[in-house]
Amino acid sequence: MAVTSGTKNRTRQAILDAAIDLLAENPGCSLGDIAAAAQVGRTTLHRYFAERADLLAAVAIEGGQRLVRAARLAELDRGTGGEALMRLCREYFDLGPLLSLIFSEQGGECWESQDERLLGDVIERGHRDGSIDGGLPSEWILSVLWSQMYAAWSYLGERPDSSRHDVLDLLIRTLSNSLTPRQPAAAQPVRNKGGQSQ
Amino acid sequence: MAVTSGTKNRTRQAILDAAIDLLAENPGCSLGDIAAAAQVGRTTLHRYFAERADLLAAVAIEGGQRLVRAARLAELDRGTGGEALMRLCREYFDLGPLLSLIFSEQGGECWESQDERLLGDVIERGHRDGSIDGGLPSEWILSVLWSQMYAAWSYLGERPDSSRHDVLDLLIRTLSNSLTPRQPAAAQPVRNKGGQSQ
DNA sequence: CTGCAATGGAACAGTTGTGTTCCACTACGA
DNA sequence: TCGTAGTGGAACACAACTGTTCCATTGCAG
Repeated sequence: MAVTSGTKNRTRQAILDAAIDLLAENPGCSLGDIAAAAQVGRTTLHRYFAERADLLAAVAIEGGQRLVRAARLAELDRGTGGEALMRLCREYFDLGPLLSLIFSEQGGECWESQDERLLGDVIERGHRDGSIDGGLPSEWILSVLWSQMYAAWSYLGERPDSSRHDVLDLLIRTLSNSLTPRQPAAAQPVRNKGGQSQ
Repeated sequence: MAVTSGTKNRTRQAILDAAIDLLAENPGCSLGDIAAAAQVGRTTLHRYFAERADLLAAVAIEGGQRLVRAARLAELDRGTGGEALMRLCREYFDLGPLLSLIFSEQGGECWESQDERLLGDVIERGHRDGSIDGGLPSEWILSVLWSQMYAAWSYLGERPDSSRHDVLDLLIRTLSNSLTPRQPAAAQPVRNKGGQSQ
């Protein structure tokens, strides 16, 4: 099944992309706006997603898939927990407007289910290997992570002159500062790979 | 002027409070909802604020005043820039739902005008006295600040069992970690008052 | 060319929020 | 007791969005 024509797939994807873009900056935007942004008639949109709720559900699924893909790219198994988390941030940051969407409906349980557990494991690993401050509970770290990524994304959006790369650097720098234990206490066998690039 | 009866003032304030609460969790909520939350008839609400825009404007002004009050309580002149910033965070955190409101409309220029400049000065002071990482531009720090405070507030809201005090501690800890320069590099004539409290 | 898949537009009814008007009710001071 | 300030409720017209139906169109495959 699901062997719809190439045209249909393209139209569906265009609608989803537009929906993510518009819903990100205004969760209450009208279906007419989304259809227009997708360069598609409102009728066509309704043909693919009968009700608004159907579109939202599809967006949630699409978003979830992108999250999973990003997590895979981040190779969370490699290195310390802290390093893995920073790699994940880089990947997540590329999700762009989806960040706003996820962040604004953070209580929406849609995304969390799978990724929340995955991230929890990474953070716990970081706690054990000393790359993440043990005094910060994992849930709190998740909050910080998402809010910072959202902040970085909107920071970038408000400053067309600043480069994606520079903002990403600021994000990573600030985040790793937040999460790395302050004083090199006693426990870690702190090794070669320092936190900051360049 | 402005010597309206005590009743009127109380009603007006109840509406504003309810508006801040509801708009914080849903910027698109209806006037009927706000009126109900304020335990006031919709007619009465319209009597105080003819149009929705009028209510929003009043909320913005009220919010601005609370921000200014909080900034005054923080005694921004005292101590290093970093210390002053952390004190301000404590005060801002008490603003509660207003945080969500400000954060969600961050591009809304209403609040920024005065406070943005004030905070900019404090951060610059922190840059000079070495209590704030000079590699982080002031605008970026503002983004981080607001997003973290918002995250902390919603973190608290989602966990009725966690105490306001504990969350505030997490916030301060994470934030000061973010902003304090990492290695005592070489440049600063690092003075007596070290960055980390406790 | 014919036929079908995909689309866009127009029109419609239904819902929800808005802003307004009008009237009735309550409390309180003169 | 009366008058007034403050209020609440009902009703209305209006606007926007939604979901649906119907029909005309484009474009491509056979």
